Amino acid sequence: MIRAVKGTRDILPPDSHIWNRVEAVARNVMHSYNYSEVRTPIFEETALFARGVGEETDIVSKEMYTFDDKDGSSLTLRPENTASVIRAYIEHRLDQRPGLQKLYYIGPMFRRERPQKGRYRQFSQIGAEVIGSESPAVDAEVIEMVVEILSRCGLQGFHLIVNSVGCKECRPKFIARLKEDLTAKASQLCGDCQRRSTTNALRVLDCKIPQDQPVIDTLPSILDHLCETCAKHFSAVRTFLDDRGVAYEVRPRLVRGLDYYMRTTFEVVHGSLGAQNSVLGGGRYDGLAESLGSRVHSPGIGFSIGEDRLVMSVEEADPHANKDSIDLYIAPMGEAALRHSTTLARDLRRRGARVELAFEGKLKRAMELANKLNARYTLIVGDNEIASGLYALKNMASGEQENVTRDQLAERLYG
RNA sequence: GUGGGUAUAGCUCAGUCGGUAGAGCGCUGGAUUGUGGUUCCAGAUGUCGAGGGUUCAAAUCCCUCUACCCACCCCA
Repeated sequence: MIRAVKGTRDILPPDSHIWNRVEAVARNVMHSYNYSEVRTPIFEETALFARGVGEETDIVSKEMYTFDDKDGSSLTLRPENTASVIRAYIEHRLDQRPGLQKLYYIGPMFRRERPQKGRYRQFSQIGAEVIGSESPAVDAEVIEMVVEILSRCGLQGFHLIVNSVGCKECRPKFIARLKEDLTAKASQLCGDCQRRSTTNALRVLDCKIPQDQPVIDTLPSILDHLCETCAKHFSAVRTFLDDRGVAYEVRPRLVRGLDYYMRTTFEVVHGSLGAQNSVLGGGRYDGLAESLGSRVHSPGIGFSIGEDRLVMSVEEADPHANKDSIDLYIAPMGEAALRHSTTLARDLRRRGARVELAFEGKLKRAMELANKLNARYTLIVGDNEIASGLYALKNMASGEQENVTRDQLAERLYG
């Protein structure tokens, strides 16, 4: 048997309905904030991600699906979409268009990791980018919007965390300072942290081992080491979030893994997700466009929601969210009735009803199926009905049946 | 890449001391030739993950492999 490859999966009905609903909510909310959809290719030149995401990140150094094209060029299945969106922004000179560029995307990303709960090799992200402003007011609006998407999906009990990771000026100074501290204290930390002390000092701050916390608490906080510009920016972001009534926690230890993040970073966690408890992550990336070759300064901020994880959480919040139903099940009795019913079904469908037509089988069988398909009504069409013009319409919930004309039928369905 | 767990019907799982395969749900048919849900009756579906070994006999014991799940790392 050929199976879906490791880390990929089929989204079947009725689960696919939740996916559709989540996507519809996201599109609606983003539309109301005046975002427009951008669709970039699933694969790009490998160099785009190497330069955009960062050579030293785990994503680039060990998780990319990279292959050689027949002409020898190196291509990569996108592991994330911000670099692609910025590439498109530069390539098509979107900086020349009026106003901010507010773009969103929904689609699959690819990372070759060991799969586990909430982590797949092909996974879907719902993301958005605002390019063309450094204003902290933009940061606040982006964060407000993403929280709105989660709320409108019916998600409850999620937790927003924000931080500032500084800029090219203040972050390296902070990391140097942190490493200094760590060389003295590393021996008191867990094995992982001792290793991180040299390879990825910031991650030590994010360690979850309880025994390490007392030591970690003594380490310096990046928020105390921001340069003046970054500190002012972060303070303004917080003020704007407060104005908007968005609840958040400032967590100086929040570390994001992608190289391009600077200043504002944020994350939303949810308890239902297992070890991968992050349902979305985002942040500001003011230097990214230039590092990808833009001749104009194009600061930006964006986020991406892990759609698989969001769906998982939404399902948990409302296990019946994926229940499907149809408006009308038509059960024709015999050949003439079937022919009569096909045009009837077509007319009802044209007016928007969700209609299923039984092509064969006995009436009893049709009634059973109507019930299993969760039909609101079943319509029985036989010789009597065709002759009289009165159809037998059964309300499946109440069990009541009445004889109706075509117009009355439409009234029941649409009224 | 490293650990741990699991693998028996479409799904969720039981299967004792090694004795040749079970339940619930679902599916199909019937009780009811034009009426679903509840009920009753009947039925179908298994490479017991794969391969090898021990044995008169293996779902069960041993070895190897594979797949999936969870976790580490890291991230959405």
